[in-house]
Amino acid sequence: MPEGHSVHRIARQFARNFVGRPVAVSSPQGRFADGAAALDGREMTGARAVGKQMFLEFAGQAWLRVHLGLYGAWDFAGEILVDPTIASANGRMGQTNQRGTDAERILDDAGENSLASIGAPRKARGHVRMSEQTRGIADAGEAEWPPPVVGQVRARLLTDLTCADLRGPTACVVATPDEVREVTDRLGPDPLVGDPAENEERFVAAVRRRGVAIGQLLMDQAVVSGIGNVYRAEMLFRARLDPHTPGKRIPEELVRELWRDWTRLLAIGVETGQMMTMDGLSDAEWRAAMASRDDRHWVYHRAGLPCRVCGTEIVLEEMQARKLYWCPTCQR
DNA sequence: TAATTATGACGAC
DNA sequence: TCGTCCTAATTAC
Repeated sequence: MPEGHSVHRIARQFARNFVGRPVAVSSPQGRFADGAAALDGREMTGARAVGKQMFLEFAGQAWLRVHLGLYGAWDFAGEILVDPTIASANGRMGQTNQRGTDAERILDDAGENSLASIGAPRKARGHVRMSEQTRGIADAGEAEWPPPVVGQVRARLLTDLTCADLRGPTACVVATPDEVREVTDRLGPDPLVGDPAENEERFVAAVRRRGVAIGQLLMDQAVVSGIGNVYRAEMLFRARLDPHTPGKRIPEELVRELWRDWTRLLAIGVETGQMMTMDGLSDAEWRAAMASRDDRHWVYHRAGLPCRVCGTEIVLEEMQARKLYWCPTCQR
């Protein structure tokens, strides 16, 4: 499950590979048959993300709204032109990829939030072939086209060159412009959408108005868009903040710091495709963190293990029916 | 082979 | 606070 960074990456892949082209839309599984028929053959004219929601715009004032939920994912196949802003999946921020060809990298990445499969952790399906604009051809053989449907594919979007399969979404619906506005109006600020200063003020006001625990507020998509269970736990640790602290009791400057931290983490997530939340790592530590989910976080998924800072056992508790991990010594 | 798990959100009570 | 929905990988047996 994809938190906000994945959804932005997906939107950029659509912008790069689908926008400006007519798209064949189908629902191999059948559960999106009506919507697919309504969009089939239209040109895609825009692609954008707000928090965990993605909106694909089609000619004729029609939108496709997709929310991946807990285990949705997009699989891309065929030719994939890589958006340069999300291309450094194995490199440090701002650095270029050091090992292998781009094509190899894409295949190596398959199974994580790679360029070929974005969303829930799963192996990429189909054959991924990079375009000539990149350096390699991963699959020189004659892959079947369009790719065979495997599993439960709710929606398939197909251009002459690129295929995108959607499975397991919590929402996949055709929407009018008004309906798109209704959805976005209910969403809290996203650091990658709109005016930065205005966004920060909205977040600060929303948090400091409420007596609800900050651990709940960060997961509330009306307060801030795109944060999920992993980023929540990690951000609270990075701020050394007790998850139970009521929003209105947090000093304003600390709330602002939370917002700036989300801005920072989201940028890293969009660029690398991974929820890297640990700072100040050596090159060796960074490589280990990128390679293993277990080495990537301060507290998430570390119940019972010693805190990386103080050694106290990381606590696991349920908050709003979600698992919350935190260090009772560092976060107070 | 079955149970468990997951980065989410909604609606009923 | 619960139950519910969506799918597939991983883990347990």
